[in-house]
Amino acid sequence: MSKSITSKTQDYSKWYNDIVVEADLADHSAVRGCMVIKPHGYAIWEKMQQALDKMFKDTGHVNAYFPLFIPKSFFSKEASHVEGFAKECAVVTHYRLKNDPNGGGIVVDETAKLEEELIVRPTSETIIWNTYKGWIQSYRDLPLLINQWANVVRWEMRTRLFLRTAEFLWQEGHTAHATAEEAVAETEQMLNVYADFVENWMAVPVIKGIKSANERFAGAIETYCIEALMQDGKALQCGTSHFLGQNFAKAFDVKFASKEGGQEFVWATSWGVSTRLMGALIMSHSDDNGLVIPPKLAPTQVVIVPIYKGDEGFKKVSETALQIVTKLKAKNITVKYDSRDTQRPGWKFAEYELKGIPIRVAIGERDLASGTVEIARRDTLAKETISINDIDNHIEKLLNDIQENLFAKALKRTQESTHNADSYDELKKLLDEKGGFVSAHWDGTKETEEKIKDETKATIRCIPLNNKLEDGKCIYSGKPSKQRVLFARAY
RNA sequence: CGGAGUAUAGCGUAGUCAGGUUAUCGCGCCACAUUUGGGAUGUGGAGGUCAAAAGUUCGAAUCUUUUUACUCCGACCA
Repeated sequence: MSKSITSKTQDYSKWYNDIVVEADLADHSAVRGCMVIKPHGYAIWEKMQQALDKMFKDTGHVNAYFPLFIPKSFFSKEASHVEGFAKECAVVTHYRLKNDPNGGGIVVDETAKLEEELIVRPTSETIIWNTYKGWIQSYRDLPLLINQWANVVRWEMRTRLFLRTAEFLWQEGHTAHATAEEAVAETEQMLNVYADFVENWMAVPVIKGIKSANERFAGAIETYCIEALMQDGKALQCGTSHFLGQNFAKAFDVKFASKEGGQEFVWATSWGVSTRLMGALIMSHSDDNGLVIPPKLAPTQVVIVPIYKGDEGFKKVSETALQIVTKLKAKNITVKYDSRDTQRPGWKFAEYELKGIPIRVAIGERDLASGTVEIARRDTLAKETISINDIDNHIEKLLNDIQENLFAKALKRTQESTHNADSYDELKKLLDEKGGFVSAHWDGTKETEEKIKDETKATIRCIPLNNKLEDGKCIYSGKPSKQRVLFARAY
């Protein structure tokens, strides 16, 4: 029985289990909530990685790798950080198994107990800052701009496929700076990198904002985030960038000699996105026919399906199809010619739609006679017949069109699902009837935020960065407020 | 951890209340034939410790008890 990601239009569990991931291991309690990412799903993740990695490097970052295990003592050095994560940590206590002396299977060897327990990283701030302490002595060592691609484990009470799995893949950037201004600039820069990626590669529009104190990362001074709206009207946090101040530097005693000769604590940031983005991709664009992948992230952008009768027909069609493959490859378009004779054309059409391949080309003997091919686009499911001569240019343009159309469609949906509320009743009514983002005045207190959350299940997603200031009254308490914030029910 | 539900072939299921031949049906899988422009059709075939254990009974998927797992809703979730 698979877990579901639901949308307005359908229950995605009907098909994503076949093509993207499965929760196979979920029937074993010890790996409950972990996902198996299948080749097609992983190929999409790899495309995301490549694009993000390039953006990180273009902004001066380098990759490194830190240990999976974190000694418990490291973990407890930053007070609010440990408080935030303590309840969801997997802990290694022993390092050996032995045969059960009472017969049967294998048991933990109690004599092999670790002196200090190891935490399976839920995030790597602590072990990284413990390492940075040895790497930073002078302002000449700064800034330190490092990213890590890794897996992390958070032992959530309740998991949800893609969105909150017990183990997930992500990248986490950890930077150290000489000044607060520089660290804040880095935090904002990386938020912009994320927004750029999610909007221009994933074709998912986002709202850039700042988290309320309540929703802030454990150990951060300020948490910046990007929030997107899914097809079912629920919000999804797609990425976060944290200004950590000097909290970790102080906890791990990371000081540097400044130009002026003094000893100062460094200023830090951390930022991350995860396989949750795959959930965002699915829930933003997919329809009842399956996945829809934006061309820039599609592992295969074009698939060619031959239609023929007999060996002779296959040879003739293949000859032309392979010419098209060559032309498209010359334009750096990824293309697959599916020449399998084990599946029928109709089966292939349905299969590639399920997988979200942006463009399908069908070519048969009928086309050979007329010098045409049939082209179908996944986003609109529209089909057209075009001349074979200009096919490479046509497809190149069509890929761009699809990318833009997906973003435009999602943007329109998000804008139409964003409303202002000027009273508490209006907020509740909008949440119940329309979902989406609701922009409303808030008095800035934790108490109000939590009461609204308890009563409506909606949280403050963010205080948008581009917010215009306006005087108003908090919809809950009636106290004065200077700006609206975004409320939504969220994943 | 609290509430509700579920467990039968790779997947989805009927049968359980009211015990009784060889456990139903669909998809998928295998073979052959005919097919191939939207998930083909026909014929034949393979695949099951009915979640586990104990009990009641001449006889248990079905009744009883215990256990386990999963799903949903809460709690939890920078």
